[in-house]
Amino acid sequence: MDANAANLTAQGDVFGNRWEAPFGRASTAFERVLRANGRGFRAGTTLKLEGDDNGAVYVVLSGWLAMSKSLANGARQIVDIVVPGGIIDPSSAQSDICAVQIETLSYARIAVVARAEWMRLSEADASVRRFQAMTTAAALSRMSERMLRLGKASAESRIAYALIELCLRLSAIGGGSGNTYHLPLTQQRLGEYTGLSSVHVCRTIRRLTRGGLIDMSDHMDIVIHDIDVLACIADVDLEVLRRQIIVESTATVL
Amino acid sequence: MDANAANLTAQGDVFGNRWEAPFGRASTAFERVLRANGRGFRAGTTLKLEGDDNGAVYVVLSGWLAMSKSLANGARQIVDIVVPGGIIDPSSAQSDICAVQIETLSYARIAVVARAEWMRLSEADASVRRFQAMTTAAALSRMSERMLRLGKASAESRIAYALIELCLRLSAIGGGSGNTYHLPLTQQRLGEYTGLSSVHVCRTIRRLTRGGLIDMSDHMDIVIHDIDVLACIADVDLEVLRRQIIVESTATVL
DNA sequence: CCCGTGCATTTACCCCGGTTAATGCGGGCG
DNA sequence: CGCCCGCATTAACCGGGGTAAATGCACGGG
Repeated sequence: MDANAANLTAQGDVFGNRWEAPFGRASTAFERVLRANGRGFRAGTTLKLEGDDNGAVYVVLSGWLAMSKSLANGARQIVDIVVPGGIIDPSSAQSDICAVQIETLSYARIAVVARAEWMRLSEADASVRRFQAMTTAAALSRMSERMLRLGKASAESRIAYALIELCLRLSAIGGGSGNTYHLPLTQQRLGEYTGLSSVHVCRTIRRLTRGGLIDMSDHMDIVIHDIDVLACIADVDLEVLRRQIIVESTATVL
Repeated sequence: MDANAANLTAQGDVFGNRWEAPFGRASTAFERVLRANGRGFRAGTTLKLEGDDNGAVYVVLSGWLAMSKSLANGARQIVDIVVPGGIIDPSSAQSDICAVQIETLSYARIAVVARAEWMRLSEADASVRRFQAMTTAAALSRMSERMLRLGKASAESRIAYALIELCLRLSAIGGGSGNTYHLPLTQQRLGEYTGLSSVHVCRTIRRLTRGGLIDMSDHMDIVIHDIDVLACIADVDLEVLRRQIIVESTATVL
């Protein structure tokens, strides 16, 4: 299966607006299923409501998704952001109910795989199971990391962490270039991701840009100038973080 | 395997200080492994440090564990609390590194299963995989739910949610009785769970007790008097929450 | 060209919850 | 018995970040 490595397509323009998912070209049953079930969704589409019945697993082929939850007063928290190569299994303990709302942050191509078919695939192929296990572990690490910030870190640290996390994840799949990338998020949504109000996101980003740490132009085209200082503010070790949240070499796993 | 249902032992005294894990009596390979690897740990033992190498999977047979992360300044966030019947897989994306610190909150019996052996078990037995999948899904739901509170809810709501979550989880495994149970947590730790300072945990609990919603005596013996109002403050629907975070009938899955 | 709309930005105001520190209180132990 | 230690409780203070609202700015459509 490693033969697929040569087929990897993980391309992005300068600001990384387009990516191909890090999957091979339909040479395995898994890849054939992805290809057969791929569908396009425009930005802002809601795929699944909280509490919705839950019959499918989603594999992101391109584009960005957000998984979020809301309180009765309408306040929203983005629980995780998923980029190409990610798997979303919306099932909760009793899998007939969905714990999160899922929506596209950009145009996205997604393989919508019926649960039964997903089970068949995963029962039949240990490497699919391994891939799913690694993806899940990465998601758990990300969420733990972000819970720590939500509970204990300052606004500056939360924003710095979010910028770094997304930068690492994007460059792992070939999005953006170096420390330059585009986020398909408004400040409002970045606030929902970091547990801040949009106003305070703005204040904080302003402080970071004035300090020369980052640049932000044209609705979230990000340039990180000094990633070491940013990592220090975010309170992360870049290499350790990468090992915890990045699934290396999707192709060699599958 | 359903024959094990009769063997279920999920017992607790009035305040639920002791529980047996909801596993059967060593009649399957899985149960034999649990039994063979069971070890006791006293309260406050650290099983695994953040960044530690990560060679085992833990299955909680009795007692409570906390998974936590810390910032450089020492601030700590408890990312999840695990009760009997729970599985802890400390692996992150690259499984040689551990993303969280794991420690016992009470005396605990834990099956420490080497990763290789765990893989063998799970490869060999689809019902083990199913059990692990459900446990993971439940953990993700819990974490999502708590992230929402960390990001967007008031102190009162966070405490109310924590009390309800733990009440539901405990009664599912037969801990406590009705809405009465014991938490092996200090207010400090409850603060680390909810993202609050211990002082504010105290203030908030005081307000809830003075309002007659709950009672708390003798270091965290909890009685919930009006769970409906509490659920309203926590902004949850009890039945929906239970379906999302509780793995029903461990025995019938295995 | 002129609006309308959606988003970013900034200011003014204020409150929730963190911090610090003093006090109480029970339990274990010399 | 008296001491210490860990924890809960309470009060005083204050600052980070929420809220509301005004302004700017880019874009698209009539």
